[in-house]
Amino acid sequence: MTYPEQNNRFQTRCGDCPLRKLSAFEEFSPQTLKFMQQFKVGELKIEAGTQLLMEGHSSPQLFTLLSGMGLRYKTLEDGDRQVVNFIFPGDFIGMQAGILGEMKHSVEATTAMTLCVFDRKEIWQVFRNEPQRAFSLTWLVAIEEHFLGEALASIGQRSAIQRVAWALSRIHSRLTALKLNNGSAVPLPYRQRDIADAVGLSLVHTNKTLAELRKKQLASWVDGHLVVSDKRKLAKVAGVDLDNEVSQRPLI
Amino acid sequence: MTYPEQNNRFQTRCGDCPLRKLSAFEEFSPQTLKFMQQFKVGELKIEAGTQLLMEGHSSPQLFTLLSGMGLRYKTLEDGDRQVVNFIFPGDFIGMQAGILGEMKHSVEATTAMTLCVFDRKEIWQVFRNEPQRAFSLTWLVAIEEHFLGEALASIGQRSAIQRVAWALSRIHSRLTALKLNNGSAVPLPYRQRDIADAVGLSLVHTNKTLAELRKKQLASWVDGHLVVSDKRKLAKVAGVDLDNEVSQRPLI
DNA sequence: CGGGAAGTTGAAGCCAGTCAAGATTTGTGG
DNA sequence: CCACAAATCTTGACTGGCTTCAACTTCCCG
Repeated sequence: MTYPEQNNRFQTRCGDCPLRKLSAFEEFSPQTLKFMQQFKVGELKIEAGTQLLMEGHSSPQLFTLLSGMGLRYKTLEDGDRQVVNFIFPGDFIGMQAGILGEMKHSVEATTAMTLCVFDRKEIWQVFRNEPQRAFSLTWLVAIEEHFLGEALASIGQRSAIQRVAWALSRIHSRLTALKLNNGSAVPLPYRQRDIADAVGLSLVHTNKTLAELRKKQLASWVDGHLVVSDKRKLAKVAGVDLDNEVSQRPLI
Repeated sequence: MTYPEQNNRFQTRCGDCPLRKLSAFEEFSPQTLKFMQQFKVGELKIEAGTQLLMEGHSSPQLFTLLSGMGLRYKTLEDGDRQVVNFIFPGDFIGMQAGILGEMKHSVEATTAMTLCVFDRKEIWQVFRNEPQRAFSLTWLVAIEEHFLGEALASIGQRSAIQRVAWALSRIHSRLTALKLNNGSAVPLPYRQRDIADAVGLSLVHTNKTLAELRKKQLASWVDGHLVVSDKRKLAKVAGVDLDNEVSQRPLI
């Protein structure tokens, strides 16, 4: 697989990375910044709908999403799909390929994306020479594990309205932390099928559940925008503890 | 929390660890062995039913399970429980406390357990001085993330019989890899409620589903022993790919 | 031998799945 | 810029897999 758009290397210097300024991310030390700058091998732009990584395949490259949104998902034998997580700016993509040797899920761009590109082979050098960064990588995997555990609890134990509320609450929190919100509204470019495949409900029932959340004024997702006027009320239905959320994560 | 049984330190030297001999685990280099021996601070025996780690709490200690079986689970606000994974010999316990600062799930001993004890504060030294081991730690977190993704896909998309078949198939594989099997039978000291809480089904329906698996001669779990005479047949129902399983994992 | 925990079984009800059709939006080529 | 096609969203009706309730059995362990 080749990416023609990848030629213009070093478009953004890490020092100028707009994500760094967000309070959602930990600060970089000057050394870390320098290291990241040389760890970065290029930048990549892809269009909406593009498959970035594929389940079962390795990838010579790892990515950090600079802008755009996407999906991680697993495809089952019979064609069913489980959306494992949503991907937002600042997310590190491809760790499984970097650590385990192959991806255990696919990654698809829902909107157009700009990505920072790294060389997978350098992962080992990170562990050898940059223990701080290696720890951050592990931290990210651990947080993802935590998230999946929470997802499992939600899907496994809760009702339809609780599950959908959970997904919307989580999404709204993350996008707000990234300052992508406009007041209580955040852009949400996914389709209902994506949410349905994430929470393990049928498309039809997801639609009806979204309508119910709208009617109860808990969350309104219309025209690609999600509005949550009272996030505590939504969080309560969702079974989410807003006071126990991770406030800062490392940026790779 | 104090563990009276912990006094007799260094009961087992890592060099004599029976788990090391299993082909399910990667081999230790002599340096690694030496490092592990000094990383280990003691040994712990606990009885069945003991809670080892608690959700939301930190832990000054990390563990490797030497013998016995247990459960990782999350408790929801209303008392419902999601079993996140089963714990078998060789599993490393407490990583989340080590990396994230607190546990995101509880850990309970289903049978009596013997555990290897490590000092959580030393985790950072592992990253600094033993990049190889640090990589192994990350690998373990990544595998756990992979497992939870698969669990999510199973719970989210499959029917009752497929979910239970999935759980039993996974358990049977792991216990067989640990050579705990006696022919096609493995010990399985859990209660039906544990499996029910793991696959997101009611206790009653789990019971009926187990009966159906027995009747179809796919898996028979009676008297604390699980017998799977044709693991390929079970794996097919479960949607598990036996050819794509992880064959070796690092032992910490 | 008595009491509690775990397993088993049947019956009834409901939450969510499936089917189907129509409305709305998006995309595309003339 | 319009017309048609395809994708997405919406709604109603019906169905069924799983939950809940309840009673009984079996297995332990003191």
